Amino acid sequence: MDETNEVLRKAPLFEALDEEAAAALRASVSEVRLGRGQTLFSEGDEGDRLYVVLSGKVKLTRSAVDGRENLLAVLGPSEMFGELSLFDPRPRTASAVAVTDTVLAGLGHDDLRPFIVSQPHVSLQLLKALAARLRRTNDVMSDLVFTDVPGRVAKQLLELADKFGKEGEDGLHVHHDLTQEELAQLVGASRETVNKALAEFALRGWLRIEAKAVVLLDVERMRRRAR
Amino acid sequence: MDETNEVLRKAPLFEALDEEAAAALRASVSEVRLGRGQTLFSEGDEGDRLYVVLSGKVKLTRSAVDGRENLLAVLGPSEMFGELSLFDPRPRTASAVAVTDTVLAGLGHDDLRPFIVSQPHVSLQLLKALAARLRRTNDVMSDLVFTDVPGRVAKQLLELADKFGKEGEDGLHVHHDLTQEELAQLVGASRETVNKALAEFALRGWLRIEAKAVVLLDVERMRRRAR
DNA sequence: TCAACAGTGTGACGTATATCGCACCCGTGT
DNA sequence: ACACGGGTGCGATATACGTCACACTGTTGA
Repeated sequence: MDETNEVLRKAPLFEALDEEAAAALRASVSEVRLGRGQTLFSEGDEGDRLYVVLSGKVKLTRSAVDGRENLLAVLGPSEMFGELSLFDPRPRTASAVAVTDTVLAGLGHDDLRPFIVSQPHVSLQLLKALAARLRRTNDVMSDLVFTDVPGRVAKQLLELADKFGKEGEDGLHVHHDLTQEELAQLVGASRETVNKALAEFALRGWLRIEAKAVVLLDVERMRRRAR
Repeated sequence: MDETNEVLRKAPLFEALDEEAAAALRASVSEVRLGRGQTLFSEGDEGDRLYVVLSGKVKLTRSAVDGRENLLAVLGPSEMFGELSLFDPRPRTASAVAVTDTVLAGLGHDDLRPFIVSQPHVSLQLLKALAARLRRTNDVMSDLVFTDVPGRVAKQLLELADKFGKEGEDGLHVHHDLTQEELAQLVGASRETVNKALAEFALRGWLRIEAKAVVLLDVERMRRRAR
């Protein structure tokens, strides 16, 4: 379907391919549908596929021995995940779970490898994508050390706004589809503390809280609070 | 010099090259010497070179607005750094400072690019290296969220032991060359808390503290404390 | 229509860790 | 030989945040 192609085209992997190669690769794509809460793969699984989100949202999580969890990322349309095991073949180090009903494009590593070897652009594009992600995770690490919980919440909301935000009459609507529990796991804090931070922001008129969403009313002040 | 070649050969970048290509690349290497505390480059600099440590140790640091610092890594012989700007050309996001007197091999990006494009092995090797590092930083992030300071110290000492440890009569000598302040920045904690954690470990007979080094006496217990 | 339950809001309390303060130690240079 | 500065050891205090407890809300489904 056209919609699918449109979304795929924007994925970093496909951007680097010429039209012919992209068509060839699309032929080996298999579609996966997940309902909210369904898990695609789990930590420790063997993995030989990577995925591109076509619609919906997926969270990548790691869990500690005692069951506590930690979100590495929430991924939306055109974003790619599960590719680490392609370059460095080891069991998955995170689980992938659908946050909303989701459609994914799955690609076997064996289908992909020829394109990587034959088209130098592709490797360069992938290297660039990984380098950017490495920078990003380093940022997150610094934040965990230097920034307090309200600051991390503010920063995270601004990032979610970049990804999922829609400008509306009354502010910037960020329909992140996350429970406060999940948001807390994403910033590395407890559900309660995150709730209090949100309440504080709302009290100051910087945002409005909605079900699995927030409406940012004063982005500038949120930015200042985040650093 | 032979010594230099020996160390370079082990670097992930050179491992993937055949003998001829490696020799060609070595020709464009420039050597850099740094004294303890000297900085090679700083956050925000434009960077178009990557480096391989030939001897000594280098720390990669990021600093917050208020001057507090955060160590991303301590790198020893054969380790590579500064390559992110090669794939994703942006200003440096960390500073590089010599922890001891250090000799580096510097390589201009322009010298490197042809090898990457022409030899598919090289890109794959680099992708693998980046993927591994991404996994590692994800681990560190989880630790920051789930593990207390003593646990992070234990884990970090074990990692330093893997890199720099030498088995001796009386235990595993880890000459890390870091002040406790730097060790603290590496695990994301204050100097004092790290000091107390070390003192506690020493009291229990798990390790002995020496100047810019520790001697691990009970690796097994340290491991258990780390998780 | 009412249970049942997942998600949210908020206070009371405990604790790990940062911060502050100061004493000590040891190598370096004058 | 001495002072000096960087590094270390360690107690006292402050605080951000986790944990616990419970009440409230809205949605689902029998």
